[in-house]
Amino acid sequence: MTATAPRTPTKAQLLELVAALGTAQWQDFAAAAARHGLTSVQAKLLSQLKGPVPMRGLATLLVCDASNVTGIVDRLEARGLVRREPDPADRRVKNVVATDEGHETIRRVRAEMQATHSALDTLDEEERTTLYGLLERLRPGLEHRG
Amino acid sequence: MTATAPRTPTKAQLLELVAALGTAQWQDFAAAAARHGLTSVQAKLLSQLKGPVPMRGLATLLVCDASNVTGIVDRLEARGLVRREPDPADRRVKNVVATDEGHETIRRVRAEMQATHSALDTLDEEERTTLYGLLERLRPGLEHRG
DNA sequence: CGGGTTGCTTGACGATCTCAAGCATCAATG
DNA sequence: CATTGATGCTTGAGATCGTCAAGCAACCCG
Repeated sequence: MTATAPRTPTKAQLLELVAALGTAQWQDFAAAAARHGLTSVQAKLLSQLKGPVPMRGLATLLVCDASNVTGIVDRLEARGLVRREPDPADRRVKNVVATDEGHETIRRVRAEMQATHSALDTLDEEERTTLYGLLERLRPGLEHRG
Repeated sequence: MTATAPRTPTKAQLLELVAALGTAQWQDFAAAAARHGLTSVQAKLLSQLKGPVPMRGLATLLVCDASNVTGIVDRLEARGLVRREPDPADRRVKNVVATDEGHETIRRVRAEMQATHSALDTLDEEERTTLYGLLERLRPGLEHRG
């Protein structure tokens, strides 16, 4: 009775575990962001900026109203972490781009998610591959959904 | 070249995937809660109430300030989903308990997380067991952390 | 050019969150 | 018992987040 035989978990148990890990990881992210004076939402927006993204696109990515994005970008811009650039093809559109400092900041936030990193470090290569494969299969079903 | 050979994902890829699923699942939860007129935070608090929990305990569980819990419980109590009860052993303490309606509401919210449910349905028993085992191993490292 | 749509911002309002301050109660001490 | 310090909860101020309604500019189409 030392090694617990791997019973099949109920869907409820699995759901609870996924939820618990999701929030734990979010807390880790929020804490890392806070160390750099960012709220979790600001950091999340920043993490979407691999290239220029129009305001509307950010609203879609963050699953929120466009008017909400205005304020978040305002605060990030006031700190010099992002910039609003006019879109050459459509004068209505403003593309948001991360400044060098913005990129560097979000890079550090990701690097400082210690809890998540050390958790992932407990898995060996094969386990990581297995986990990745399973999570990838879960993704399509969880993709935004209208 | 049809079946993609399972490469070992980088830690960054794995981290990104975990983050993406975490937020997707959170969106699913929030949407289900909204259908019952609850914010995600209210629903999350409600989901912690298997038994009586003091205000202070809720603040710890939600990783937030105690003063924040006051307002959230106020709103839930105004709707009759929770109740504040005096603690027999310590008159400072107020224990929060879910009413029958509260329990029923959160049960429905969980049941209505369609995206999450259908995602989990794509896994067979063995895969679920494997996933559960791996996620459980990730849990200790992600458990609250100071 | 006129009319409908789209992208962004503004303003109003509620919910969340933190911090500082305050009150009541508990626990330990003399 | 009275004092002192810690603990549990609430209140109030102030910032952020989030929605909705309204408005303006620019696009698209006929």
